[in-house]
Amino acid sequence: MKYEIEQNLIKVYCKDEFNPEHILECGQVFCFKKDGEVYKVFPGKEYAEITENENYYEIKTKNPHFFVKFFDLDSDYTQIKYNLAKYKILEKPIKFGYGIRILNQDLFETMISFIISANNNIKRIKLILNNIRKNLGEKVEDEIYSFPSFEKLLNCDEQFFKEMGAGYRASYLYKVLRQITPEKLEDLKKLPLDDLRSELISLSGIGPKVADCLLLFGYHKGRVFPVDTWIAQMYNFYYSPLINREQIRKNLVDQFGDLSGFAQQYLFYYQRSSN
DNA sequence: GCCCAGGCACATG
DNA sequence: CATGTGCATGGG
Repeated sequence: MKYEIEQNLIKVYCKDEFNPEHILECGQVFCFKKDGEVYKVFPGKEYAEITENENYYEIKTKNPHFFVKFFDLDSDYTQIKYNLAKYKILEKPIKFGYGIRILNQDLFETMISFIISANNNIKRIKLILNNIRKNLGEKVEDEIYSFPSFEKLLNCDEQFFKEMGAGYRASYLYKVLRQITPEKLEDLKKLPLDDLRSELISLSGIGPKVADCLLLFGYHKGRVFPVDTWIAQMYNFYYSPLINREQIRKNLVDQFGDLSGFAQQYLFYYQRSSN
């Protein structure tokens, strides 16, 4: 995709391949907020502001190279959408979410975030994560705090996560911090997909759905299809209804193959927005 | 008050 | 292996 890096700036020229609203609001990420016409994004300890100009979007940041990778700017989503165009069911979802890109997010932050996401809604997920940031993170900008380090989170007891609003997920968080480290999560990259997936599912608070989100949004694996309540709802409307989410997942991965993750994200965003 | 949200752990058949 | 149940919390 066409983009230019200047001093503290990335200019993104393909508005049909990069739309900050679609990218950020499609449910893959929680570390952002909209401030007027500006999207503020704060993964880890990084920070960027995105604004729209006539012919390009402008990503203002001290660390352009981080955000090139984060926003997956070197991938060709025109090609991906072309390859997905043969699926009739994706016609409207792709038209609707045309500017979606799958982010490259930090494994540890993504893991914690999606453990909190279980049986929860996006607004409250963001609230809980922001509570944790405010309490343990460092100030990045006005009202914006970094995601805390593994060590800081490891020092918290279960009660702390309850006070942050995590509810019954507090014990999952407490336990998973004692089962894995950020380094170990990186190390798992060398495993084949199926082994990696089972390793993740063996962790506290991580089941099939959360594992697939981490595989897609963190490990950037295309051959996964996270099935949540929205996807199940969609599936049971357009296909012959199934109760078992594992069966739904298998059928959808069989259909969309290595592009499953992309198809999933267009479908999820479209389904959630039209309800 | 009930139902639901990017489900999971655990018990039971 | 498959199915059922309890679970914190805030919003509609």
